[in-house]
Amino acid sequence: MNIGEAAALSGISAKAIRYYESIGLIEPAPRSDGGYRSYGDTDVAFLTFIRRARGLGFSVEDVTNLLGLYRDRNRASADVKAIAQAHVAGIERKVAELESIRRTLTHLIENCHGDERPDCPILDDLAGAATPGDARLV
Amino acid sequence: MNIGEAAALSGISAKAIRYYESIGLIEPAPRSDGGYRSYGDTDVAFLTFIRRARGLGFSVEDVTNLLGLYRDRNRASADVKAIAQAHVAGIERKVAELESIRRTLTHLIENCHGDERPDCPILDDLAGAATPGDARLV
DNA sequence: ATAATGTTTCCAGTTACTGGAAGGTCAAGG
DNA sequence: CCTTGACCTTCCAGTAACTGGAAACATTAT
Repeated sequence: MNIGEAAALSGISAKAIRYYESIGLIEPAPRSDGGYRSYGDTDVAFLTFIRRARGLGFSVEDVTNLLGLYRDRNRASADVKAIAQAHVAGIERKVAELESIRRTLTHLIENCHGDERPDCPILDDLAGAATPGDARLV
Repeated sequence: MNIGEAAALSGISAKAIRYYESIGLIEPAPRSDGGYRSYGDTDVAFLTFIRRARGLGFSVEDVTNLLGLYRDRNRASADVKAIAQAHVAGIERKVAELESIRRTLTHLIENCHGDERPDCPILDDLAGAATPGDARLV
């Protein structure tokens, strides 16, 4: 099948498939007489694997390693697990950071009139001024 | 003062200050005879505002708008609040997405032996196979 | 034959900067 | 006066992971 069909079946755009080939994430596809890339079911399976891994937020570098393990019949599941655990740790750091920001902003928003008047604790905080009667939020 | 001192006082790198000038986030600084950018306390205050806004995850585009409101004595606090609320909404979407991924991965990790054996529910899931005795996790 | 669709490669743009190169400026020391 | 070193200047590249678009070729349908 051509790249368009492989794209539709795998859920990865044709552009992205070419990109993955260009960076070496997938093998260069064999070409037809006219120069079109040609894919089989196995290729679609790999592409689907990639889509799902990317959908879980794994970096392309992680996916490279996961694909390597997927192909390796002698892999140790410990190696897969380690990649996933490191990824989860990164996600947890990110969530903690976002939650901290969310709490700060939510607090500032609650104290902002949100009307036509100009005074605003959000701007006060950004400007570095202490919100009156309130500990500095950072 | 020169850019280095403004950078140290504001907590923004000299590189970033030049970048902010290049994209129009801040006004071009006046130059000394030798061509050095020259900053005053007001400039440092603006830079500090930018650093704090960026630290709360506001995009540079948001910061442009926040700075505009900060400068505008006739602003409506409602406009500031709206920007902050939209940002919080985006953060909440992101957190929800990350939490969903975290739950999926944590579940898969718990069911992975993590030893020298090759079978691994994480790879099974990525490959699209149902984890034995377990509903498909996505 | 021609039109429509699919595919090819290549370049640019996205976000928000950072790193580095090549070269000018400035203050202090010899 | 000259040099050294710290600081500054501009400009180009690179980052992550693609997407959009242009120009041209291939294939299929009418």
